[in-house]
Amino acid sequence: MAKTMTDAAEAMIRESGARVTRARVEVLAVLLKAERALSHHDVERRLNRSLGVDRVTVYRVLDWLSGCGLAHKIAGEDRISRYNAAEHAHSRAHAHFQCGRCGTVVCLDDADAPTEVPVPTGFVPHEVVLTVKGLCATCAHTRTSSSRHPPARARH
Amino acid sequence: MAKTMTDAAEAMIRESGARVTRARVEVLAVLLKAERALSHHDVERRLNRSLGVDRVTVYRVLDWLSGCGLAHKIAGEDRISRYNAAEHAHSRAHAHFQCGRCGTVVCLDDADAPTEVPVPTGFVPHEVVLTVKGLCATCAHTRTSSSRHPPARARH
DNA sequence: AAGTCACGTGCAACTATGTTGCGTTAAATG
DNA sequence: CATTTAACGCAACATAGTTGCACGTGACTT
Ligand SMILES: [Mn+2]
Ligand SMILES: [Mn+2]
Ligand SMILES: [Zn+2]
Ligand SMILES: [Zn+2]
Repeated sequence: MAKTMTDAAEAMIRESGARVTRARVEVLAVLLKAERALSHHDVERRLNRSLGVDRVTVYRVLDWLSGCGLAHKIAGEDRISRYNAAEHAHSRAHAHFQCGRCGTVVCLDDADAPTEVPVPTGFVPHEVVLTVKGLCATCAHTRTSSSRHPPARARH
Repeated sequence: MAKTMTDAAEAMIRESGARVTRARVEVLAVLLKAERALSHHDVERRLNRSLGVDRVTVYRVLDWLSGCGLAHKIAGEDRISRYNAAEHAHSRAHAHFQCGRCGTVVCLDDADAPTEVPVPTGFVPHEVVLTVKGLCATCAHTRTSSSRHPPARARH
């Protein structure tokens, strides 16, 4: 499975026409393996540390991936950007769930945002995103079971 | 007008039952006068400098205002939080426009987001926000008139 | 009006995410 | 293999927001 994702990543990057580097391949592979949007920090932790990829490089790769459409950048409530691999080419109007406690972001592939929304005169709309805020399964569960815990930021 | 907004702010805060302080009144008055969502920086610039309100206090007041529902916090693409006074009690499902160039955020009071969106099992939705990304009137205009300008971050 | 006290404030130091400049490395091409 | 140039590593920086603590003040009691 790991090998497959790495191969898939390499193919996608090669397809894009740009240089195929280890950092790009590995970061994209990490995103492809993930089941939710990953922050820079998440990516660093999941990267094979033996590769020794610099944190700035990870930032630049994530930026490049979202710039060329291979990934999808989502600005979180918590001032952290998270990235999804854009396997299923995201429609111009799709939906995300954001957990207000731990920051977890997942794509809601089922739901779709309205494509046409009235904007003030002169404004030029480009993309519509539907954001559902609430608690992820983990946070909702720990909230209800362990009665009263401080609202500290979770780390799962 | 300025006096009226200050009075309105004071009344709203008094209504909330919490302490009525100069910082809270002035910050809320600034938000009430604004026609768009304001960042911490925006608020500081618009505060009468003779009041000498500390920047940390402004952060805390903005946090308190959004916490008690007198204002509405919006996380921007640019990692900056912006705040709207919640005059017209925001519905649980409303829409915002965010300019991808200068970061300007305005409430789209006309549009409404779908109230019911399917989420994964265990997830608990709380609020739905429809975000339209694009260019505000100013940015769209300067982009089309002065043909090719660098994509630097605007400051209006 | 004076006294009390918890809540709000000012200040300084700090954290965290992300960015920039620059010299070096290594993909691509032939 | 040699050349070219985009990508990388490193260090320093930028900026939004947070925290700890001493002090001041709004609201409430007397
Ligand atoms: Mn998405
Ligand atoms: Mn709003
Ligand atoms: Zn969560
Ligand atoms: Zn703009």
